[in-house]
Order: sequence, then structure tokens, then C-alpha cells
Amino acid sequence: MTNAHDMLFRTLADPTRRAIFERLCREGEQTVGALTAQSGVSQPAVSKHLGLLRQAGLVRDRHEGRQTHYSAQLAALAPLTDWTNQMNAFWQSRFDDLENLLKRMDQ
Amino acid sequence: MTNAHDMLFRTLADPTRRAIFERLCREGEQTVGALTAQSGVSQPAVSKHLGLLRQAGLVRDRHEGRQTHYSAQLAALAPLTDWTNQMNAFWQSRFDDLENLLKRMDQ
DNA sequence: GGGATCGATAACTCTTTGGCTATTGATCGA
DNA sequence: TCGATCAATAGCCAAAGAGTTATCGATCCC
Repeated sequence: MTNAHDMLFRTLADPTRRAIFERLCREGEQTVGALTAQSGVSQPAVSKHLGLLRQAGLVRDRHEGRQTHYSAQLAALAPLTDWTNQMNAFWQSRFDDLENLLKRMDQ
Repeated sequence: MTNAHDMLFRTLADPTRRAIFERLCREGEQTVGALTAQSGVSQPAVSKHLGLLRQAGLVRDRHEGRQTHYSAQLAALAPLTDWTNQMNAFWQSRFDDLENLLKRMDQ
């Protein structure tokens, strides 16, 4: 029962990794070195996080000489928005049912 | 640097736990027994998940005799929506900057 | 060509976490 | 009152995951 939301939620659950993604959203394309500089963890750790973010579709990489530039792929957040909307829809739907019930009781 | 989104993302990252929350959104208030029946894991596991969901503010509990009824607290999802909107805002803001730059270059 | 830099990978450690069984406390019903 | 049921807790175990250092391949520059 593991659906597509899984990787998305799990990937964003780690604070270090989410901070990297947030920074890419804020400041646009960044090299691994630049991201490492302010991440508080080692370069290999950052590379691993970027790998997971890429697997989740949240970032793209672009190679230029020996540097790798990463950028946020905002569209990948859509399933998250959809999921939230769906939860709200479920809630609303049950509320409507209750409303209908009350209306019928009113008659 | 651990902000409030942390617990929310982390809590929703586990598929079993998220399924429980989704069910509460879909079907409204449920007892622990009912939730356990279709969760695929043991009752103590479900109780633990419910404890974490409650800590994250995602569910409420209501005691009635020896049963405990849980219900979804949809408002707790707000920070998630906010976060997504903020990421989009960052993105949009950078896009606007680019647009301004291009406009200035055009002059 | 040879040293330096950049980023990915390998190999390892340690902590966290999700699961289990067993048990307890509380309430219900006969 | 006594057995049964409900949910929470305790205690344990195995797997996952985030971090580290060491290293490698590739590119750059002198």
C-alpha cells in the first residue's frame, strides 16, 4: 500500500534535506560546494541528500565541468498539494453528509 | 534549526501512520479497535502511531467507557499548506527578479 | 604531466524507529 | 464479583537512515 506520496513525505521529513531544498527554492541553482558550505554537514552527506531529493523528483542536476549545479523542481510538490486537498475534500464530504442528514431530520 | 514542520512531515512520512490519518479523514471518528482491524499491524503498533499523530496535533482522542475514539484534526495540516505556498512564493519571487532584470536589459 | 579541487561512492558507526509479544489498568457484562 | 474486552505501556529486536572518514574519477590550472 506504498503510494507515490511516500517518497515525497519521507524525503521532506529530514530537516537537513528539507533545508537544502528550501534553499534551492529561495536562491535558485546552487553547486554542491555552495550547499555544503552552509548545511552544517559534510560534503558526502550533502551529496547523499541531493541524491535522495533527485530520486523524489524534487531537484534536477546540471553538470558543468567538475561542478554539479542543482535546482529545485517545484512541480514535484504537486502530489503533496493534491494530498492535502484530498484530505480536506474527505472532511468536507463528511460534513456535507452530516448537513444532509440534519436537513432530512429537519423535515 | 528544527522548526514546526519537522514533526508534521516526519509524522506523515510513515505509510501505516498516514493511512490511519487518511482513514480518519475519510470516515471520521474511529475507535482504536476499528483502526487496528484494517491497519495490518498489531493494536499496540496502532496505539503508538495514534500517540505520535496526537503529538503532532493531527488527531484528537475522546474516551468513552473502555473505548478511545480518535478523530482527524484537519487544521493541523495548515503548516504544510503554508510551507508549500512559501516554496512557491520563493520560486515566484525569483522569477519576478529575472523578469525585472530582463526588463532593465530591454531598456 | 602533475598537483589541486569538485563531487560521488564505499564502508562503516550509531541512533532512530516501526514492529512484535507480554502485561497492566480500566471498564463492561453475566 | 469475576471473566472478558479495550487500549496503553513496557521491553525487546531488526531494519532503516543520517552521519562520518577515506577514496576515486574527473576536470581544471600551472
